[in-house]
Amino acid sequence: MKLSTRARYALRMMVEIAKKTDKGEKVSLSQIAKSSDLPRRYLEQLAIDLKKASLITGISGKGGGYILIKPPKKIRIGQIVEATIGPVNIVDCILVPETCMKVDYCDCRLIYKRINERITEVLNDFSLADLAAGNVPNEELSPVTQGSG
Amino acid sequence: MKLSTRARYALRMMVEIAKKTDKGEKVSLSQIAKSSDLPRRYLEQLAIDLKKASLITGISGKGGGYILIKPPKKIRIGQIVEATIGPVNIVDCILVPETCMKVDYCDCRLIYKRINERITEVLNDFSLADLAAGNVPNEELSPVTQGSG
DNA sequence: TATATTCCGATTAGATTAGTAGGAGTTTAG
DNA sequence: CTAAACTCCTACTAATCTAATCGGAATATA
Repeated sequence: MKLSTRARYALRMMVEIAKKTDKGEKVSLSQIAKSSDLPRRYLEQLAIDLKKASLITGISGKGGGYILIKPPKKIRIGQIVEATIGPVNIVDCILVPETCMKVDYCDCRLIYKRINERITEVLNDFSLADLAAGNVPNEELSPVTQGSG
Repeated sequence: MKLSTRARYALRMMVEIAKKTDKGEKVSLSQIAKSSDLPRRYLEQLAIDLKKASLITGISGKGGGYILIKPPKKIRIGQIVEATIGPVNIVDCILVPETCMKVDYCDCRLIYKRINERITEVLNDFSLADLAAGNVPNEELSPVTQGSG
């Protein structure tokens, strides 16, 4: 039940790109790797996935780097996560019911489904803008769908 | 972001034990292994953990098996999960903030925390009785804390 | 033309999870 | 009183998945 480094590094990276893009600048992976102390070659893989998901665009060549492809308000946290580690499914029987036959087509499935929905909710409720601006409330101060804008 | 087989098998197992206990019977791991098509030797490990967590008790010897140690209404799904895979923490920086220093003491942390809370909520909102009786509502029909009784 | 970058696939290393194995101790049934 | 069917416990192995590295082509700049 761990969120992989892929997803975490990607979020972190996206926050940095968002902040730079906001200032009209681009940012290279070397810079991100340095400032966040993460392996650059690993970030490269993630950047490619984020690019494929049309969240960022890369500018090659010396002085190049990445910028956001659309405003951070339009990017859900969930899109970043999905781009790097695929859709949220804590057990296979949620997306692929056939895998249930053996052990999970059972009373338990609804619990799994519910957990999956709750995770997805959080991921959809916040945007990259919220994240970069620290707009994620700490506790239960919001009922549901605190959202971004 | 997968729920391990340990947790899933344990839940399944507990449902079976709950149903038997309800009828005043006990159930052996061989029986569960057969009916659920799961490896018996693996279930043994889980049974020991569930025992340590004071959820079940084992009766040794021929004709032995397991029974619940307390009524299923008093057993939260979360207790079963925690007994087998430990406390819910999708990233280490939630339970051990020191691990944040490198990459996660950041805006992202609150998202992780929130997800963690949502998962924990679901796990605490339902009891083994709910699970065994199929009392877990399928959709958003309940606001929050639908609970058990 | 040297340099800093994105871009892509392949490979390796490490960690975690899943499952097996051996065997001691316990209780029951024949 | 012995064989069988259990629980109980530790250790080990196998398989899978995650994290990270590597080589190198293509691209753009200074």
